[in-house]
Amino acid sequence: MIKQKKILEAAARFNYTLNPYAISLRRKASKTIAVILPEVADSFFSLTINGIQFVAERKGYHVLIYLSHDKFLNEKSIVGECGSGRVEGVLISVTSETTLPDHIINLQAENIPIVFFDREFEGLPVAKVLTNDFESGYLAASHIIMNGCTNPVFLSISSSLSICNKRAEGFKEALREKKIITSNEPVIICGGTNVKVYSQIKNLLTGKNRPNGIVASVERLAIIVYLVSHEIGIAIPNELKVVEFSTMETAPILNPPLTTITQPAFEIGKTAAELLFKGIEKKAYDLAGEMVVLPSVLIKRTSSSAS
Amino acid sequence: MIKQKKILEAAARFNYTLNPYAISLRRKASKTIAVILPEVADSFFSLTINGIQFVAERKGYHVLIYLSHDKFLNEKSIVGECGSGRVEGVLISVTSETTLPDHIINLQAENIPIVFFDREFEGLPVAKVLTNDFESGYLAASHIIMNGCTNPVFLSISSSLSICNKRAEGFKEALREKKIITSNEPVIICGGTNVKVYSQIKNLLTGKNRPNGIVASVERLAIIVYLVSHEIGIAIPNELKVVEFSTMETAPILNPPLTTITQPAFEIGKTAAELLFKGIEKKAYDLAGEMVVLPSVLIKRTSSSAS
DNA sequence: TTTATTTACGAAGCCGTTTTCGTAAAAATG
DNA sequence: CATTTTTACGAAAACGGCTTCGTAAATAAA
Repeated sequence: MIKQKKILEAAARFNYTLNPYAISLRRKASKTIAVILPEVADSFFSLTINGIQFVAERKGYHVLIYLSHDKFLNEKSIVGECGSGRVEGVLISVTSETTLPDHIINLQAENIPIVFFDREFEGLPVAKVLTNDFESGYLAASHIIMNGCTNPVFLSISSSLSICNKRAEGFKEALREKKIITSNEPVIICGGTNVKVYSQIKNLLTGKNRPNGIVASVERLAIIVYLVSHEIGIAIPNELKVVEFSTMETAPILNPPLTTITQPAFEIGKTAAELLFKGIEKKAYDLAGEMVVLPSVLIKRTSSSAS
Repeated sequence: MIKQKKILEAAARFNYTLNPYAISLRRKASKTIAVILPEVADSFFSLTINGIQFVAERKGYHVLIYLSHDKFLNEKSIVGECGSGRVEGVLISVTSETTLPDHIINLQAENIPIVFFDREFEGLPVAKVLTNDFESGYLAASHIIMNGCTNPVFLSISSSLSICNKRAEGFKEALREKKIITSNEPVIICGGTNVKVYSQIKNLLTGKNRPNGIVASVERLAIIVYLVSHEIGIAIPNELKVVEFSTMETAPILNPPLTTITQPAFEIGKTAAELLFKGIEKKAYDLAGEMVVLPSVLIKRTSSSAS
């Protein structure tokens, strides 16, 4: 330990750094995790990345970010890339198209820890960090019903996405409980591009069975609902009450201020990462059974107030 | 090529994949780039990430994302991590505290390609992809002055950040040209946390030399300006005209709709990444002189309209 | 058929570090 | 002073692939 010290000093002087890949190869540890998510230009996901980075930095880990663009095939090939020791753990929010779990199972077979955050694939022995989707859907519906909404609708983006389904279930439960009969199918799937969704929502709001309340399940939908309402001159909240699952910072300064079910996005990311590191650090620790539910909060603003 | 084929088939059957770090070590190529930026929970930066990912995917490269949280020391240590072959190229948007370029120079000395996007460090022989900051600042100021603003102010976040300074210079140039004398220092630095900036802006808007026009240089500031205005009851645009450098999707549905200087965020990321790959692929190609300027556009909305 | 050319592939070295091993030197013990 | 224990460190193997290199086999040309 005498010569070594000198060498290290000299190394520092020349600001020489070890080759990370030689280390990864020898140690079989890459000090890297992967985050796979549908998109990043979304306030919810960007906040979860913040939470993940917060933990990863502290642990001295590097973070690879992959975007699935909400396409299953992308997700599948990305998950494939995460094997063979490239990363020590994977945080994933699945696409709205993901109905087969094989890629996840294969990755787990390689013994690499996985944690779902927000969007899970149900029925798999994988750790997950979620929010209270059912209750939130229930709460959103109850809230607008209590404020006078008689004909609400729930906007989903996929019939296979766990969060949307749970939120929709909660929504429907509230309708049953309040004995509300809607003139439309109460849950509408708004798939496809923004342009498509735009015309779909425009049709909905100009049709004869026009709803007078909307609960939108993801951020993207809310913006479109507002744009359409502004365009065709629907008065929110008088003609249409709107509640939105969203973490947008601009919610309070929208016209009108938007009532949101705000998910604890940063905490979801942070908690998911912490869970992942438990799995990475203790070989014995079994992530499979872990599930953390972080509650969302209803923030009442003008868009849903009583007429 | 007979036996090899069979082996590859067998490998595929067991879905065996090569160890990426062994390959990186031997080939001295990691197929990985790094993106360093102040924050990700910001629509501009998240869109640039989209643009970068778009190119990286196509090239089969992996993307490491690092957040500097707008702190110089973080940036410095992150840049340090990028040496020694960990990544083949670095895309960076510097912090508002970055006044020393040594870390960048050291990285360049290791011969790894670097491209600045949006926030550059001026005076370095490093490739850069920017927007037309000076012209945009000029345009924003001219626009509100023409609409009747007599006492505008420019909100910056740092006296050392190139984009803010150029935007501010353009702003001041317009003031000179229109012979506008402001009652305050025309450029105000809004540093620190959101809470601090909030009270600073509140003081500004309740003080006796209250401006009747604001050009905000980054997204974060605009939201705060709106929040303060709503709180203290300042009427936009009648009492205060607002123009904002922003890519927020919600700009048209704010109260009132927000006039923006919208940067081509996705294209900036995409172009920066393409430039980086030119540097990565052709050893001969010299990035040093490269500079691409992608123009922003002024999108006029209610927040700046004539009183 | 013989010679030249191409193709296939096993063997060995190499990438840059960690880890193990063995020995030499130093320190501690009897 | 001799012996045991500790410490230091050089040498070599290993991590898991890629990359020569050389030779054997197959093919083409003469």
